[in-house]
Amino acid sequence: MRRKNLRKKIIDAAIKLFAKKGFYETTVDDIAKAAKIAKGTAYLYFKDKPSLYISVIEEHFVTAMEYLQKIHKEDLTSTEMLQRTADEWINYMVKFKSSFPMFSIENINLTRRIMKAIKPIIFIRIEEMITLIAQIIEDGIKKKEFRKVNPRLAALYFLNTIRTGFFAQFFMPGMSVEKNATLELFFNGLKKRR
Amino acid sequence: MRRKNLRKKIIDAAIKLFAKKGFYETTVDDIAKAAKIAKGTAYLYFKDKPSLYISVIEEHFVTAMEYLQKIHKEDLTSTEMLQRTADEWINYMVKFKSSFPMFSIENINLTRRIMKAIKPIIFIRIEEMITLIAQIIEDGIKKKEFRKVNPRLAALYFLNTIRTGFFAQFFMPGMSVEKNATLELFFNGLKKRR
Amino acid sequence: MRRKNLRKKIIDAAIKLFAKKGFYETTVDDIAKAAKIAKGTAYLYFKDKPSLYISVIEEHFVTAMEYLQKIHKEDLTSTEMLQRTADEWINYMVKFKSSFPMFSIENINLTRRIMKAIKPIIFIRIEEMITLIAQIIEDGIKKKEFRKVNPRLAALYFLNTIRTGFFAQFFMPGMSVEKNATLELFFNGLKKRR
Amino acid sequence: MRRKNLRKKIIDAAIKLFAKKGFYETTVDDIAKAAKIAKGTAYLYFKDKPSLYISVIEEHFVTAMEYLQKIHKEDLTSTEMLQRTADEWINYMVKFKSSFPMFSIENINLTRRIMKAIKPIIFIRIEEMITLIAQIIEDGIKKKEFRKVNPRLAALYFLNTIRTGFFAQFFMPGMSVEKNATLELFFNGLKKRR
DNA sequence: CATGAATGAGGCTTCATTCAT
DNA sequence: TATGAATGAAGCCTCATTCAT
Repeated sequence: MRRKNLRKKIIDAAIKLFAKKGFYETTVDDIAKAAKIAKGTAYLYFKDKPSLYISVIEEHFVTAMEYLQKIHKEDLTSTEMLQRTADEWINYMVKFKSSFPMFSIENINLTRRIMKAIKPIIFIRIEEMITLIAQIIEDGIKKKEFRKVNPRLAALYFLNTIRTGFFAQFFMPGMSVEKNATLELFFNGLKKRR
Repeated sequence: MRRKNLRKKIIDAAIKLFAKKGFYETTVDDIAKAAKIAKGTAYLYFKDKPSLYISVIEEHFVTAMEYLQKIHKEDLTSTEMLQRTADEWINYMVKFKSSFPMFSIENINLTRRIMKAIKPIIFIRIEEMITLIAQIIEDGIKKKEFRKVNPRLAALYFLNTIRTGFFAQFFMPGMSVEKNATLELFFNGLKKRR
Repeated sequence: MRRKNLRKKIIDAAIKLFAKKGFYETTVDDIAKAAKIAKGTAYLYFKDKPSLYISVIEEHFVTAMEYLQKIHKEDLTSTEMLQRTADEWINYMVKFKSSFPMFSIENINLTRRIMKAIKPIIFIRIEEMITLIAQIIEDGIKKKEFRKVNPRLAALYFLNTIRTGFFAQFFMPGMSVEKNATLELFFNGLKKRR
Repeated sequence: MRRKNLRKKIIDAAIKLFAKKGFYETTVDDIAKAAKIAKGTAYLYFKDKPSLYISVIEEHFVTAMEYLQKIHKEDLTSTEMLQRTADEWINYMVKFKSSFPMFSIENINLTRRIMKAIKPIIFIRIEEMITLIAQIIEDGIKKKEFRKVNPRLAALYFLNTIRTGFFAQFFMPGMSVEKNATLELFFNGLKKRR
């Protein structure tokens, strides 16, 4: 091994590019250049371009899950947990200028050989995330913090809430929106009570 | 009028393919075959592939806006209006097995020559939709149906709620989720009151 | 169809190159240049490089079989028929500076995806040729021109004899060998009679 | 001596692979793996892949020539000598499932950098073999065992006879052909005497 | 207007060869 | 010596776009 952690270097370069330009607009050459390796080197670490893409996504999810699990262990109310999760996550996405891992959901109805390999992996990962968040919500219901709702549906909804928070940057001129306005909607709903 | 017909035929064929396979996996050849025209003909009606894609999205948005405006004119409470909108929309997306127009938002941070052309157009259209929905929400606030929130943010949030409803199909085993469970969350929030 | 018989033009260019340099050393680009077409054009007529190669071989065999069948119909003794066949064939090979179709036999124990497609086709063709020649030999046996031998084996042997005649050019300095010396050996054997 | 060992190990691995898959389908990596050495090591013993290939062929020829010379020294009639030679050789080829050294002749009209290096070496070796066999034949002629024929041509023809024997395996269904049927044809020819 | 054959730039991948350890 | 990670040239193939008919 002449250079070390080349795998990581490649993934790091690839994350940025895939996040910025997507699968098709990112060439293996781009990645190689960004990672300062020769094109062929990428193929020592990854079977092909889709495999590299999958690895990148996996990396993203692993990082995300670590966040979640860490928060999960802290001594917080369920509300605070979701709050913290959303905060960290949005920061992360803003840092990468990409809601990359969320995006992956969209690939759901892409077809053909390439995406077929990617789909099952993403599914599993999103399932994991949903399950973890659903647990937080279930706890919240037990503790009477939350209403009685379908926890898995609420979890999925939560993920989309985060996404909305991210997109708000683009569509709310001036970004005057207080960071937690979206989450406030998530917690309290649109309707006036009573 | 011959002209109009062919243009429509191409767009109709393209909508299905783009919705199913996305921009990159759909070839101009595919579209031409599906529309039963010669490949070259597509270039008589659209400058290039991105232009065709944009036109397809435009078509989608126009259709969507027509829905919205029709609903807007009906004599309904604001809540009912949003309800109706969500219903119709989800039906539409399920029919196409694609949340295509929503998806386009994700392209936000795709770059390079191709997407650069698409971005501003989508922005404008999404702006239009947000504005229209924000109006409904603003009315609702005035009528004390809704709490005092940022109407534009709530509108963006509403769009994402619809999206969640669509994705719930994939992640809620058995699809036992009542159709409006997501919307219920949107209206009433997660938290227990008082 | 802007240009006509492009398929033939490609095959003609490919025959020369494959015959001269073999499958691997001949690039699709070489062929395209020789045929004065764009690289991509070759793929309009042939699925991939192996397919093109197969077509080239087929072409060769078809030509060869036509020779054989024409001769077969003439009013000649069996000996004359074989003589004529050998003559024409060697001329043909010399013209192409290649014993290409014969060569193909050697591919018999090449493996891997590419050659696996080629093998069965060559087998069938060689079988056809052997069958036709075996018939001539069988007739010759009936007419007491030839000894009682296994006709199919003799046919295969005949093919190899032609090959020898061709190679003699390279190994017999001065090419002083009378053209039919090899065939004479084939007919009369090495051994002194009685 | 370590040196000698490794060199031999590489050649032994390479013979099998080249014989089975040919020059292009065999990668240096394949060979290294089969020889249980590092890829780079191969380059300590052989300048490049063609050089290795040449060495492999040389090895083949040397082995073959040793056979021949041993037989040549035995006290046999010329007919028996050729018989023995053919027997041993076909066994050898069957063992390797390849008429590898013979095949090399075909490369005659392969060109380009790689084959240009191989050609002259094969030529010389085949020349040697032809010369040795031609001598046997010349002796046979002197001893009135054989007819008066061009000994070198007969020798080349003999090599091809062996080849035919090898190919008979593939084209003679059931392989019922007695092993020496081909040789019988070589000795006695196709034609009926008188 | 409509066609579809032809083009060729550009992407992915392989693999012989090098070279720091 | 021996290693095997790294290199990058070169090949195959796809597909958006053009243009003669």
